[in-house]
Amino acid sequence: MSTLSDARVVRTRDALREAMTALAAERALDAITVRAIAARAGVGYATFFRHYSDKEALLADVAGRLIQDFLRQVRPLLQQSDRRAAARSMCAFVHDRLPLYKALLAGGSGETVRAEMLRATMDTMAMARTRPAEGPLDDLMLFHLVSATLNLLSWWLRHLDEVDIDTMAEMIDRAVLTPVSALRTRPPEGC
Amino acid sequence: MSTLSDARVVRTRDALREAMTALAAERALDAITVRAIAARAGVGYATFFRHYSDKEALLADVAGRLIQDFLRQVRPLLQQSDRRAAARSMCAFVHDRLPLYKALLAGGSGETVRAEMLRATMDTMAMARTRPAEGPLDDLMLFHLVSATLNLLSWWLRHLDEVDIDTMAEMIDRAVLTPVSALRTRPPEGC
Amino acid sequence: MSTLSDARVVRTRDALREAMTALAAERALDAITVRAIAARAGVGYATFFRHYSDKEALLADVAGRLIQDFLRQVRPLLQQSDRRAAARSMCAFVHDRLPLYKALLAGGSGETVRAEMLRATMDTMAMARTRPAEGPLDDLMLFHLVSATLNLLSWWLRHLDEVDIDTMAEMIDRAVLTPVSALRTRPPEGC
Amino acid sequence: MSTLSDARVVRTRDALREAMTALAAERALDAITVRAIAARAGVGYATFFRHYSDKEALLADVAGRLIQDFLRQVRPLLQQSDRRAAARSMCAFVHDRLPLYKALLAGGSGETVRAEMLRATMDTMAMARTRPAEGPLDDLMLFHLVSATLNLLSWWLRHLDEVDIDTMAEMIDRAVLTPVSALRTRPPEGC
DNA sequence: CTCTAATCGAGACGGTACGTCGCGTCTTACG
DNA sequence: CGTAAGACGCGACGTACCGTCTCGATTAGAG
Repeated sequence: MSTLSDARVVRTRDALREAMTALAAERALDAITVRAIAARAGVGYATFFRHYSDKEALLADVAGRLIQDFLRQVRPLLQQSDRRAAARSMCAFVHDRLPLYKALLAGGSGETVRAEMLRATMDTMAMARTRPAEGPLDDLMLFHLVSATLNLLSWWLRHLDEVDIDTMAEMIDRAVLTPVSALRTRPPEGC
Repeated sequence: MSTLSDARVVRTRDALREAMTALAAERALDAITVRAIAARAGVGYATFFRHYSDKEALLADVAGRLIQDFLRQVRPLLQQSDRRAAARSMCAFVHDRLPLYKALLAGGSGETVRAEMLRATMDTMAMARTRPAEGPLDDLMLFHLVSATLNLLSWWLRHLDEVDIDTMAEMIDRAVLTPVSALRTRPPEGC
Repeated sequence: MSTLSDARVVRTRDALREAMTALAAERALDAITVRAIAARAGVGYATFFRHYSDKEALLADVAGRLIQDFLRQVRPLLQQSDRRAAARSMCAFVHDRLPLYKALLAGGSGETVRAEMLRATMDTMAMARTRPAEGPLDDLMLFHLVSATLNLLSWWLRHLDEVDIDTMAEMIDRAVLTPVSALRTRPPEGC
Repeated sequence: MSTLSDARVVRTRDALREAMTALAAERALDAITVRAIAARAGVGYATFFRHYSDKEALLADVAGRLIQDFLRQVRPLLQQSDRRAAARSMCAFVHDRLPLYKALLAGGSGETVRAEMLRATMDTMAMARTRPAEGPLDDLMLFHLVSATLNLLSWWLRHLDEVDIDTMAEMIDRAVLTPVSALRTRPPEGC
């Protein structure tokens, strides 16, 4: 832990995270070399490995911070009954952090980050359920809710100049949140 | 053209495609080596490159055939008004070709195939539109329609023993098709 | 073995051996990098490892060939009773292959080659003994005979312009061969 | 100068020298890492460099002390006419400091130390010559005298339990000292 | 017996070489 | 004489060690 308070360590890790964010916006994860990250961060090649075992680990760190931040914000919204307002808040939250989210969700490595975000968000929401899952359909709906929402957000991040926040929130609400809510109230009899 | 009718060429390409399908079910595309493909296909290493420029090209070929087949089936369904029946037909179609779809959509390389499938399907459906796109929201809804449907299908392929065809079709209908249809009828005023 | 007859393999290995010989003449083995060897041989870096596991292995190969050649020549000389002639023949043999011997015995990596040559020559001569070793002194004398001879030869290779073959042969005879012979005839009583 | 009397400095250097001696007994110099030396000495890594510029410098220091000590003892012996007694004294001297000499001359890094010892001893003896060198053969004989003696000593240090001091002294006398002396009295006419 | 400056440990850092692996090209030996 | 086998150049990987450096925390010895 002395290591975490060392100014050099902090500086290096920040530089690496920032470099990764920049590169992730440009290209897919496997087109990003550790050498490129180190160069971009202005850091020695071997130094990279003193902080992260992989570029995957670095991206996981970067994405993890994003996701934690996101979940802290989004989780309370889910409990509230006004879905439209929840969608609006979420969009606004993302909009306030545009550069970061654009880089990580809509950039070249978005696929990877989105997958991790899907996993983490599903975990969080599964644990936040008021009642335990009653069957596979609960899982399916949760999966659909989260993945569709994330997909819509990523799409939006790639088309920011075409759709404004309110429209986007309405779309998310009407295309995902409300239908899922309806399904939850009156699930199919099968299964 | 002599090349395409040459029995050896046909045999080799079939073997390569099958090997790729098998490997794609097991791991992500960048964890698949050309050597592994060639070995699995029982073909010389250099021979691979006489038929495909990369492993990406091979996967594109494999996925392309799947997608063409899929689109040929699914496209007519979209015009019909009975969405539930359309969803049912689509699920049945996939269910009839389980091994292939499980490998390519739900396997380790599913991400890659899904992305390509999303792109191709969106192209096809955009061209099949009765009226031209009237704004970014049409694109957004198309994107949501296709990506959410594919996501639900992939989820299903990973949970086949938990959810039957009819339930799945109902879910797709109620979670995606019908909401999108409603949105199309009464789009948001914004934008 | 198909690999050994492949023209490319032969060419590459020859180039590597020659590069190693050249570099061994210039500097000590641990100041020689595999990269330098590969560059000098006009060969890709990774290619080196397709033929030798180490630079040590390469030097061992190079030295091994030299030593085998040397022993084939020198071994018969040892049986003969005319020590002066034997020394003369040995010096002449080395003199006929000056560039190679100078590089490997008197060059920067001479230490390494000499050690290997000492080992191999002692093994050969131990097996060629007319009677088995009768005690540690036999080993000691053999060690002295071989190491002193090799040392004198290496010295000579570094001072070729100062001492001619005949003088050198006389020195080896009078400083090493004859004294050892005398010791063998009348060993110390101790031990 | 304050630096040399500082108790910590003295302690650290002693520890480093001892660590180097111990490691030199075990493996070759280039298999010894500075980190290993520091760890063995119970000293911080960077501290090493505050006292020696490299591991070579440390070994040079360690070996230098050994050599100075050795030469102080051996040099007077060379003047005396009783060669057997001189050899006996030298062996006894080494035998009295067995652990140190075994580590440095017969250990894994013996090669390096021997080379330095050869150089230093030759220098000393060249300067101690009663008459100046009269030709290359004087150099050659000096080289042979010193290197062969050192080689025999190293051999002995690896076979201490097989050969006693007196026998060893006799061997050195009869195999090296006396033949060289004879050569000096009646050199070859050549050259 | 304190104060102050040097020395210490710990270890991060930029480099560089290592040996491995996969790519895509190009040569070769064999059937 | 065409094709499979596989050698090759390339370049990224992750590891190890080098020698420099920046930290605080002792700690010795001068005042």
